Order: sequence, then C-alpha cells, then structure tokens
Amino acid sequence: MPKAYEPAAVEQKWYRFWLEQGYFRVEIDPQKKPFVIIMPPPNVTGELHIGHALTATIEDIMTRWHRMKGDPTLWLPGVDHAGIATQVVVERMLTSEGLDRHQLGKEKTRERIKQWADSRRQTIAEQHQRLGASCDWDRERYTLDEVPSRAVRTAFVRLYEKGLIYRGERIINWCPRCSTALSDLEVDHKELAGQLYYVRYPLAEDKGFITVATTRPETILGDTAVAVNPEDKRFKAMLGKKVILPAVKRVIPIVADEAVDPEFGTGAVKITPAHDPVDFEVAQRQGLPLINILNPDATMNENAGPYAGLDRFACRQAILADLEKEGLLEKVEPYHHSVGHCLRCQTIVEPIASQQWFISTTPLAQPAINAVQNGQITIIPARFTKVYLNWMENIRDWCISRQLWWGHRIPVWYCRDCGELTVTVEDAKACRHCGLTDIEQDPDVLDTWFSSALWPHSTLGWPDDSEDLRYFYPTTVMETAYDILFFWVARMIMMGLEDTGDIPFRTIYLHGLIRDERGEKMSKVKGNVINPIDTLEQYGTDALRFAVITGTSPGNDSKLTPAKLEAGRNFANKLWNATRFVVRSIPEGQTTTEIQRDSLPVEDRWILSRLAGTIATISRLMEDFQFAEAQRQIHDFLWGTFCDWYVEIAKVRLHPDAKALSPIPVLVHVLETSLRLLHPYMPFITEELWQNLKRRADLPSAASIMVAPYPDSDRTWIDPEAERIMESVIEIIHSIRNARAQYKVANSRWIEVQIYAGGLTPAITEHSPVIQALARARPVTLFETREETAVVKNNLVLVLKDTEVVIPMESMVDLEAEKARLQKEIAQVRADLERLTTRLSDSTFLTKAPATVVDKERGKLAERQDKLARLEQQLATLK
RNA sequence: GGGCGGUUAGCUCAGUUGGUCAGAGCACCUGCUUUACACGCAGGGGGUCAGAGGUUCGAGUCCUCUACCGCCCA
Repeated sequence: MPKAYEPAAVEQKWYRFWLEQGYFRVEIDPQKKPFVIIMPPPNVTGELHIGHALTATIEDIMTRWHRMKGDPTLWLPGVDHAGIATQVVVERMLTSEGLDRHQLGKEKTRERIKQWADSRRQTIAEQHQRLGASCDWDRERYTLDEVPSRAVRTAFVRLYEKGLIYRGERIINWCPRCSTALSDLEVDHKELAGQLYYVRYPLAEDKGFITVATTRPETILGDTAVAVNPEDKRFKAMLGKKVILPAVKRVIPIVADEAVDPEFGTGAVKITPAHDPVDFEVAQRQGLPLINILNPDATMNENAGPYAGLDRFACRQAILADLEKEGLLEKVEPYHHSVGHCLRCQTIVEPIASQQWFISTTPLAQPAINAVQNGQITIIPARFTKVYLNWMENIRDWCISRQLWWGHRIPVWYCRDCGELTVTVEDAKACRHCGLTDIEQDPDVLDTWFSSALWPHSTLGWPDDSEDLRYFYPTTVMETAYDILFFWVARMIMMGLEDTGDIPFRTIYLHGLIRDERGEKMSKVKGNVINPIDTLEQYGTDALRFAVITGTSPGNDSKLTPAKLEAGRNFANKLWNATRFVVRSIPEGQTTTEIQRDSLPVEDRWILSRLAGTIATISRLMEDFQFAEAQRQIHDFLWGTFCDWYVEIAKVRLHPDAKALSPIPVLVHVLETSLRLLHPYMPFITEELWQNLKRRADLPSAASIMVAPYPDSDRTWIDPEAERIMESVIEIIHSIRNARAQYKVANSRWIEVQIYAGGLTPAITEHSPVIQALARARPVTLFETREETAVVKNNLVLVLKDTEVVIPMESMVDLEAEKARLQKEIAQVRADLERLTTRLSDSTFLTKAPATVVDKERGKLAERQDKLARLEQQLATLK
C-alpha cells in the first residue's frame, strides 16, 4: 500500500466493479418490505452542481445503509426534460450561430434540443456515478420516455374527464423572452425601486378630472374603467360619470368596487382588466371589456394606437412625455413595489389575460392536506409541515399550458367542423363528437412540473399495473432541498393521491442549501459555483461527500469551505494509514482473526465496548435522519478512540518481544466493523481498505463491503468495568504527558512515576507497560494507597478521578510554579464545593429533584472534598 | 402585511425528550524526523451559549418580549 491515499484510480475501479456485479439492481422479494427512494429528477439543462452532490450523497447514504441492512433497496435515478430551461439554452446556442428557432422551424429545433438533452443526460448519469451514487441504472427514467409520457397523457385525460382540468381565459404570467405562460411558482418576485405616477383623467362631460396612481403608465392604453371604493365619500359625486382616457382618448366609466383600497394613491384606480389580476376580477364583476395591448414579445400591439410597435418600456417613456406635455402628469413619487421576473431568464413578466389550460387544484389539495395532517406523510424537519399546509390551504389554480416547442404536447384536438374538443391518451384520428377528421392538436406543451408531479408513480410504471408499482409504491423517502417543496413535493402528493389513491412517499426529508464560504447562494452569474467534479478530482469523492455532510442538519443551509474538504481528505488519509498499519502488522500466513472472547485483556474489552456503543448511537442517529451527527460519531470513534488510543496501546502487544495475546484479531475486527459503519458515507475508500484487509484476514464472506451486512449493535459487548479502567489509564497518561509538557521535559527523557490507584491497582498494574510506552515514563510503580510510602518532599502530585500520580520533581520542576498551579487548582475545587454545598443544602432541591440526581451531586461533593484534602496536603509538602 | 429560521470559542457550525453540554473542525500558541499517517503526533489558551424577563430545585435546552441577520409567502 502506498504511503498516502490516492482516490482517482480506486474510485473508478470499484464503481465499475459494483456496476458489473449488479449490486445496484434491486431484486423484488415479496417477503420483505422494500426501501425506496425516487431521485428527484435533475434538470437535463446543465451539469450537476454542488447541491446535486449533496442530494446524491444523502440519498446514497440512505440507500447503501438499507441495502447493507438487507432491505430490497431501490434508488431510482432519472432526469427531467426541463421545458423552458432547455429551450432557453438551445435558443442561446442558436443565436450564437446566427440562427433563431423560427428560422429553423419547429421540427428542426426540436431535433436540436433533443440531441443536446440526450448528451446532457449522459453527462448527468456519469457525474452521479463519479459521486458514487448506487442507483439502479437499469430503472433510470426520463420524463419524455414512453411510460412517463403516457402517464402524463393519462393523468391529463382523467383530470379533464373529472372536470379538474379546464381551459379558460385568465390572467397568467407571461414571459416575453420565453414567449410562454408561466405558473405562479415560476415567477420570482423582487422588490424594485420604481415610481408611482399620478395621472389626471379628464372628465368627459364636466370640467375637471380624476387622478389615478400607477406604476405602469403604459397600461393606460388598456384601461376600460376607473374604480373607487363604494364607501369612499370623496368620490360619491363622480360615480357613474365618464372620463376620457389620456393618450388614446377612449371614454371609460367610473365604477365602484370593493376591491379598491382607498388608501392607495388617490383612492381612485385605473382598471386594466387584461393586464392585472385584481383588475381582471373587477372587470368580471362590473362587466367591463378586456383590451389586450401587448404582443407576445412585449411590444405594443394595434390596440395601443399611436404607440403600436414600441417596446413596453419605450412606450412607458413615450406616454409619460405626452402626459407631461398635456399637463396630465400631476406628480411622480418614488415607490417600492414587487415586480415578477421569469424564474428561468429573469425577464420581467407581464400579467396578461390569456386562453390557457388550468388544473383546478382545490379538490386535489384537500386529500394532500389530510395525508400530512393525519400523519401518513411525515415532513422532516417538522417546521416545514406548517409551510406546506399553509401553501396547500391557499392554493390557486395551476396554469399548465406552455407555449413552448419542447415537452409533452397537450393531448387535446380541436375539430374545425363542429368546434368540439377531443381529449384522449392515444393520438386522435377523428373528432369524437362529429366523427370528422379535420382536427388539429393543441400546439402547446405541458408544464414540465406536471410530469414531475407524477414522477413517483410514473417512474414505477403507472398507468400500467406493473410489478414495480405494486411492490415499490408508496415509496419510502422523498429527499430533496426545501426550496423545491412546492414545485415537486406538494404536487407529487396531490397527483400521487389523485392517480393511485395512495400517498407517493411516507417521509419527506428536506435538506438545506449549500452556500459559498461567505454564505451566499451560488450562481453562475456571481461566479461562485463549486463544480463537484473538479472538487472530487482535487480532494477525492469520499472527501467531497464527507465535506458536504459535515455540519448539516435537516432543513438548514450549510457552507462548503476548503477547510471541510481538507478535513474529509485528511480523514480518508488517516483511515488509509491506520489500515496500512493493521495490514502490515498481520504476520505473514496468519489469517485467523477470530476473537477469543474469554481471554481478552481489558483494553480489548474496552475498544469492543466502545465499538458496540458507537454502533448503537449510529443506528439511532441514522433512523432519525441525523446523518451529519452519525458521520461525526464514526469519525470521532475511528480517529479519536481507535487510532489515538487503541492502536497505540496495541503496539505494546505487537512488539516482537511481547508475550501477550496478539491484538491482531481485535484490531482487524474493530477496523473492519468501522469500515462497514462508514461505508454509506465514504464508499470508495472503505471498499478499497476492506478489500485490502480481506486479502490478509478472514472477513465476512461478502465479495464487497457494499453487500456486507451493516453492523448491528450487540449490547453484550458493553463493558462498564473495562471502560472505567481504561478511562483511568488514559487519564493517567494524559496527566503525565501534560506534566511533561508543562515542565518542558525533553522528549528523550524518561521520567519516574508512582501511581496510587486504590482498588484499581491490579488493573492499572497490568497497563503499566502501556503507560510507560505512551507517557515515556519509567519506572512506573504502583501502590494501593499513599501511606504505603513515605511522603517525600518535592514531588509533583497529580490528583485524578480515581487515582493519584506522583512524579518526583528532582531537577525538572520549578517549585514556585508548582505551588501556583496547586493553588489555582485548589481554588477551582473550592468553587465547585461551594456550588455543590449550596445545592445540597437547598431543601427544595433535595425534595424535588430525582434521587439519582441528588445522589450524583452528593457523590461529586465527596469526590471534591477528597480531592481538596489531597491537594492541600500536597501543597503543604512544598512549603 | 403574514410565517419561518438563525444569533454558542477568532472562523464555520454541532448540541432532538431541561440535570457530566459548554463541544467538534479549522485557525492560533508550544514542542516533536516516537519505524501507519507532517493529509501527522503530543500539549495548550480561548465562550456571562445575542439581550431582558419568566417557568423550574435546576435553562444553551421550555415560555414571553427586544435587537440584529436571513429566507418563504402575499
């Protein structure tokens, strides 16, 4: 084995091996309950970013863990076609070639997008593999595959037939750049500093005017009324009168409507029904006409009269100039308001009344609310339950049609003869109503999120009654970032329940976002994105996985820093060298590593006890989804307990002259078990080391660590006595090392030590070679009690929990410094004593606190009193 | 406007049923070519757990309020 861990070769080798062995494939076993995660499909648009690496790592941890536990485990990977995003990307490519999609035509454009998306799918799969993802690649799905596509059509048709999908004219969010409708969720609201313009609308029949305030003066061109609140006394006389719309000179009425906020602007507002959701509703109530003034690219259309052809913002300036000229612009105030931007391209969206397809969500939301409220579905962390319910309870209809060329076509055909609609799963050949064949399919496609909403069941075969669907559905965990709760999770619950009658998953685990070192969200624009592939090439995949998990807790954001990556890399290297040491220590030809349980020395019983305790803790934490804490515990056990202490102690017995029982079986057993514990977190290095170990020692029969059993906690190894003894031994070694450092004793110098160990004397005596080796102390002499030897002046006495360590100071110690140290320690013990005495003389404490707590406090008091006496005695010898 | 989260060592953060909980990593300081590892070893300093009040025998942990930072929804 080389001196340092070199990840690159190891990773590729083992991933290929796992793949070839078919370990990722799940076998259906009707006798067992499966563990199932459907991967939330990454966007086909790009490469994986560090957030995907976190998603993949957490899902892989759960997957590998359950697989090792023996559950039939399915982690189903997939990609979604990302309608808008993909089309945006390919359109940009076309632009750079001097083309645009209209020149190229629909078919050729679609072909280009398809080619590109297919290549991306390949990249994404490869990147997941580099991350060690143990997904079942045979079951990989793509939203545009045959079955998911049929699922989309089937779901659409069923909802349509139930009256839950309808077509209607509503205000939707229109992205002029993408040239499509968007759902409310795809609009990013940003607070912008704008202006509030006060504009005078002259009365048609009288002198005077009414002033309205607006942030979008260009929409004046689409006004069909001015409205005031019916309760607003200021405008009583105005009601029923007409005003002349500036700029286009149209005559419009002044109406009363409750929706008007008398506090806003002047209390009178302009009504632009085709370009504002509130105004649209006012118009419905008041029977006002709709005038659309915008072309799809947000230039003004023919309804804008003299302004036709201008861009919306140019038009705004032109109208303001004209109003100014006519003296109709009363005043302008600075005004902060929220402006919608396209999630994908950040263009300012326009609310436009438009004929679109919608899902009537309220009937779907109720069962989705129930499923969470009655505990069928659990959200982790729990606080997101409220966020989820709040969204569901206030849900609005979902606009699902998109004016794009990339996605699932809407399965609706319009008849040119009778005008009726034909809505079918299979392509329609003729009108269902009149039978004639002059029909045309709706040109639009469906929102990509519509297909994502079906993902947990469509990937398993729905609408077919497939074996996978019957066995794996409902799935176990939906794991994703919290920012996707509404996009995916909420809609998956609605559609899963609607289509299958059952919940799509039992647990929702939401992780936080990864931010950069300064806590900022990563974005390509800011240039602070971390590429997971570059990172894993630099530090190793296991180090990357370790780093993204470090310090995370459910639902909380985390920062990825070079320090964390280095910690991961260092840990991998530490494991590498620990294993290298163990492997090298196994004598040639010896493979038996069976543990002789009856004759184990205390340190072996101790490390095995600690291992059993660690396993129990890890199991509890993992059941609880506390992966970061579990990882930390394994790390601390391996580094802080196994390497720092057990391996060092074992070296004494490995010495060629040692006659003691060989520690090799325990070394191998603890290391091997720890590697299995760690495998879900750091799969590559654990496999490499496990295989190295296997070559030299008898290990469980599995061909790979990833199919070896996950360690089970065996309480019979818990050994409080061994733990107590070893804690004392460690404390003794600590105290001697501490003294050496404090008194600047040269490393090469051996110092003499006497230990007073009371009842622990025989046990500590056994460890005197260990104390000698690890504390560089010789000779080490043990006594039951202080009285056995005369109190000698000028000794350094270290008062420990169960023992006392005496080091003759001879020439090495500064007497005054030692006095000061003792005085300081005495003061500390006195402070403790005072606190304990107060507490124990408090009658409420004595009566109300549980007896165990009171006893514990009494024990502490006795211990401190004893310690104080010993310290004072020691101080006296120095005077 | 409504809701949520955060505020713990210089930095990044753990701390899930209130009683060894004041921790980890990094950084810092002092030593160390101790034959697994300098991607290391040994030792060390450092925090009134944002502030105020309350519940309790006991609060980083529960409740109320305040301040600052951040997020989501409208």
